[in-house]
Amino acid sequence: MHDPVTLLAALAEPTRLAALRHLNDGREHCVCELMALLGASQSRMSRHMLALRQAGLVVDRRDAQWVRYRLNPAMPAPVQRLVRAALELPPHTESLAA
Amino acid sequence: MHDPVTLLAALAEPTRLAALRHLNDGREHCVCELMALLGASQSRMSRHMLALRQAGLVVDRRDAQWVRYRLNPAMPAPVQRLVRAALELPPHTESLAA
DNA sequence: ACGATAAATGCGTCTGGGCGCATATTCGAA
DNA sequence: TTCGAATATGCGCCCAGACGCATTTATCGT
Repeated sequence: MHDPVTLLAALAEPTRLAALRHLNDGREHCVCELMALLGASQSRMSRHMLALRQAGLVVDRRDAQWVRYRLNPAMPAPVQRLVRAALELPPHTESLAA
Repeated sequence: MHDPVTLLAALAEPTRLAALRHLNDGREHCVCELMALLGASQSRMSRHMLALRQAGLVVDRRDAQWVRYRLNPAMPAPVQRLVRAALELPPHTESLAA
């Protein structure tokens, strides 16, 4: 399930994109931490992380009670470029639409 | 309305992404042409092009009965990079998900 | 003015995805 | 083995968005 549309859909959700921004620091983050940072409920955060994992954007690791997520270090180069481009978008690109 | 999520959502739709692939040849295309190429109904194609325009990804131009669409030549650099990255995604990135 | 072609749009329908709530599961510590 | 913390998941609700059909609008050729 890694066609371009699936990938883009995984990115096109505010909470998921925000989570990726945090994970982009290169470190691991547990669900509870992301939950707190983003003001999301537990089940909501858990499901969003599942979506990111299924899209191949993050990997997880059990560590005692916690599940640590980090960016998938093995993303294909084109996907890496997409993620980087998405994370580098300024919060508000000014209006250019006709 | 050009927050990152809006842009990504505009890209995360098969017909719209396919339309952008065609427009990526640098030329103009009317709705009727894209409709035929992509096997989409008229209203469907028209509405997808509206969505792309509202996202600032394309611009349109009246030319007699036709409306010619082309990639927005004035996209901010970060958006350009995103679009390029999206269009360069291979149709099937192989499975890396955990 | 009329008919044909291209495109946009009003409207109703339907489905996917996001949400909360409750419950199950997993694991450490006591 | 029992408790509590962290996470996952079953279930139902709701809504944004994608669709088709029909109609309207814009523009050309005759």
